[in-house]
Amino acid sequence: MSVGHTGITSQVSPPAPVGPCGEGDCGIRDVLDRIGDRWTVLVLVELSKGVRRFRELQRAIPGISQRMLTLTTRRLCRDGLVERTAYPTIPPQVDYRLTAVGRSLADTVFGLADWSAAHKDTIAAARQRWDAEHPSGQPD
Amino acid sequence: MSVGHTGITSQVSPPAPVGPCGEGDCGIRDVLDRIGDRWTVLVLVELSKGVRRFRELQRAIPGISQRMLTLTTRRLCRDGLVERTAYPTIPPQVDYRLTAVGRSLADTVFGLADWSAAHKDTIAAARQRWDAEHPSGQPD
DNA sequence: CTGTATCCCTCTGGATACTG
DNA sequence: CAGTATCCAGAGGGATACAG
Repeated sequence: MSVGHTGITSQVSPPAPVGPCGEGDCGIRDVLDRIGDRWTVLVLVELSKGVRRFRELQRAIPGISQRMLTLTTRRLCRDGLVERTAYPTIPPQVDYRLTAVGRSLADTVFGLADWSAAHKDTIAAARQRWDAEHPSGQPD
Repeated sequence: MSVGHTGITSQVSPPAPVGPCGEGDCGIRDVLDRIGDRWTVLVLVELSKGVRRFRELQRAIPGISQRMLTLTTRRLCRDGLVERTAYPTIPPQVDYRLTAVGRSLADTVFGLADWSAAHKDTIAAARQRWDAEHPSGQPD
């Protein structure tokens, strides 16, 4: 074989000593499918402060619509992360509280919050630098 | 005041002893906006195993399209989580590797993976139970 | 108060084709 | 190989009205 390329392409991909989890995905996508949406973590965080009623949650989480709060709490209930208690009063009253599993998830999520707090400045700086060096428009 | 309700509604919302972070959101949404999409964590996980070329990443992450891999890696670069090295060879070669900050994020994300592994069965069970008790259709 | 039901719009991301 | 450009479908989620 003669020229045309540098030979670098003949390297395949040798090292690859796998990370903490054996292969590709681990179960990370599972968690993210559960908390990656716009509202779930906010509900989790609010409920980590104590029992909340429907309306209290809505007031505590500024932009959330009635519809999304209903959907979000229901999904959390379905997964056993939140417990719902309805009192047959008039007007009706419904309490939401974290289950043990839900609390453990909330704690894990706070790990992300810690990371965010620790690195948000660094990231903001990197982003500014990148944007300055790439005036060619939008990042997407 | 006479009847009409049970009096329960007069309770406002007394306790609320705030969680780990002072108020509402913390920076959790920041992180989730960064990793909550379909592909970012998968790229992070793959890169946590070592340096990877564009094509290697694509092969390692089954469903990802060329377009999404480009967008995902670029966003990671922009935030300083991934470093891109391009060699002006023919055909071109580009390496991606985690920065120190990127590695710390990957580590944090693995915390989610641990949680997922520890609770996936419990959650699957809760979900099955809920679906059995609510035959009325879809959860959304 | 606690939901449910509709409508509708945006944004993400997949498929495909093309360039250097 | 690495990346860009275009088109397009579907999910997520907001606004609103209605119900128990």
